[in-house]
Amino acid sequence: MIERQERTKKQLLNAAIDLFEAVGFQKTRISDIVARAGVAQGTFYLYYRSKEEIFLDVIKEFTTLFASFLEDASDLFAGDSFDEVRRNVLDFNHRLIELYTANGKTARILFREGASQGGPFKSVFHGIYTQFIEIVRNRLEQNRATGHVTFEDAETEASFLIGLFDRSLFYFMDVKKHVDVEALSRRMTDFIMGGLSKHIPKSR
Amino acid sequence: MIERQERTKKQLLNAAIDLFEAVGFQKTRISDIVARAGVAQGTFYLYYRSKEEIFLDVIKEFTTLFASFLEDASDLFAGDSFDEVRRNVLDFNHRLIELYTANGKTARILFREGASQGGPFKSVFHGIYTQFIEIVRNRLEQNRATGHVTFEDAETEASFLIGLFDRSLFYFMDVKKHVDVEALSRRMTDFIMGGLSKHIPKSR
DNA sequence: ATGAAAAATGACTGACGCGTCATTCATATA
DNA sequence: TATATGAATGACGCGTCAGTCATTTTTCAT
Repeated sequence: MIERQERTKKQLLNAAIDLFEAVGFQKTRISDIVARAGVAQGTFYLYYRSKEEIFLDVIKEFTTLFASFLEDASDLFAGDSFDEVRRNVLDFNHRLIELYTANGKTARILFREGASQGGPFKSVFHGIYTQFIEIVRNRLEQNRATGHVTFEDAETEASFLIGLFDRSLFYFMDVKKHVDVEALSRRMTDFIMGGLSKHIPKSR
Repeated sequence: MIERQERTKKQLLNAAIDLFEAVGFQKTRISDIVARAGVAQGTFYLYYRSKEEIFLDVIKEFTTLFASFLEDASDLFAGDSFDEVRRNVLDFNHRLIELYTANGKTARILFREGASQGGPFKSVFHGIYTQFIEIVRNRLEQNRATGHVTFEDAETEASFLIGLFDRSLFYFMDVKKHVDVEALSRRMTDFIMGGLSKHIPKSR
């Protein structure tokens, strides 16, 4: 019965997601996963060889989506006018926030565990992190000539941006328990385009 | 001999700092700490009751310094002119970066472990994190009337700022292995005051 | 020099959690 | 109803590591 296998595997995966998110990778025991999935200890090993392996399965979907999101970001900072540049930044922010919120648990698992030192996912996290920096840096440099954005060294500004995205999203998801996608993407855009200055026109 | 005790305790503490920073709290075993400190297993328990206890000792100095730094930040965003506001922001950034770099290892330990889910320090981290947000939010609101900074809701902008500080500092400390305090504080200030816009005058 | 107090030692213990495997159970097919 | 298949079970073995404690070493006052 192939459907039974699929059901069991999904139960294990969902249990792992819940537990990794709630108590973290390190503290989650295989015995916790199987207990929550409602299967026996041995059953786990019919589907995964280790905790590391189920972790990689947990984050696989999100990392794939994230990678293709980055590949889609060719318009970031592009535009013939300040307004067009801003619209593209807004669009980027909006899609990024939607991606995060639509995958809240796995996004949190990946970024939380990736930042810390213990896990087996250090390299996975590092990979997508540097990919992000690289894309932002690249888009900044590509569009420097338009004169609508200015910066000294794109890598530094890219690190500012990723920090801004990352921490503020988790602040709203973790502390506020709710993200208003429209409002947050608009205000991120305003901040990126003009900082705290009142001299730059705001969106809308 | 009181000095011998002090020396032993310092050896344990330094070993713990090195190991927490290099491999993380979870992966560090007490046996590793005592091996690196050059003392026996039992000696550890003469000074600390658990790994949690030595961790709290490791981060104590930095958290104390951080708390008093925040209490000193009364000038943040204050000023009668755009330039004065900017100078105060620059000063804040400069001091913050110096604090981080002067306490590189413990700062990294605290922020890395604090963000992840496993540790016993979740509450310590959460405490200083919310304190930071609160100070920035408060300073923004206090100085809204000057008209030199503008924002919708100070808490959101505060979360942008802490993200910007946090991730970019660790990017330079971890990836670049070096932080140019002058340059980074100046560019952070530029970004905070004017984003990527070319319309806002830059520092210096 | 001496011995009592303090400090350090490291072998030992027990708990815990991963992964295995001999066995049971459910379902499909004859 | 009987048989075959393979999914699921859960007790157990084994390694790891935190924490203990009887013993040894060091310190220092007399």
